[in-house]
Amino acid sequence: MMMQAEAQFRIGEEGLSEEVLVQMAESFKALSDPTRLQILALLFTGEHAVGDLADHLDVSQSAVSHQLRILRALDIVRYHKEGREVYYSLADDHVRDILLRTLEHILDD
Amino acid sequence: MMMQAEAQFRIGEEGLSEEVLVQMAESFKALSDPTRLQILALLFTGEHAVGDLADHLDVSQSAVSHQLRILRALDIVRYHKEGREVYYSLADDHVRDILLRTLEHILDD
DNA sequence: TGAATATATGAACACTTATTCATATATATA
DNA sequence: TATATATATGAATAAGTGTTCATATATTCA
Repeated sequence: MMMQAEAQFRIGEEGLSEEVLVQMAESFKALSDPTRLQILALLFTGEHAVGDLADHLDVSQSAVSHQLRILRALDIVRYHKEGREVYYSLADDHVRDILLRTLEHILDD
Repeated sequence: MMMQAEAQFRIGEEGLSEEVLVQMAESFKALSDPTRLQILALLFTGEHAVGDLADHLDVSQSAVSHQLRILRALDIVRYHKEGREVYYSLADDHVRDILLRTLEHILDD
């Protein structure tokens, strides 16, 4: 059975619309930084507050917030507030799948 | 059954090693440009020579070669020469999967 | 061999990005 | 209310990126 996405990939002589390609590029760009990937690796095991993330990384809390903003904008992470803390988690299973496939791709040497 | 990659994602308190995260980031970076994605969308339907790719894109042949070099370096595309033409194609199914998952992610709005 | 064609490469440049620092906003607590 | 804590934001800056232009390399064919 052909998935919707696979069907879409074949639409049109030039392939996907410029708009969709730009959106895909933006999503991949959001995953293309080691700091953001480290954040996602931490979130892979469950939700974490911003400060907790910052404690596990080598960058400032400010940098973590900036990166979370990027991940948020692309629906890669969700968040909810509890008191003055903000807990982040992975947005959906697509994100999990994409991370795992890419890890497999890396490990296949 | 837990995949190897999934198991790997949980290894260690800090998650994945810095080296693996950097490699993943490089792979995603290779996918994070509209021109390169358009190349991959064309290759999704089968192999294409460099000039053929350039004819379908809005950038110079030089730019296409530069981008193919990046995709080659990360094992995202394969190639073989036939006479003076060089035919490129997608390297493996991980690449197909990653592209499709991301497209699904985009289309889920 | 010489000309034409296909692809690759290096330099230069405009544009983008990840970080820190300083500070703002929001919430809890004494 | 005043203070402390958690997070977010804007400005500045150093480093990285995608493109074109010019040119090199490789292959075919007259």
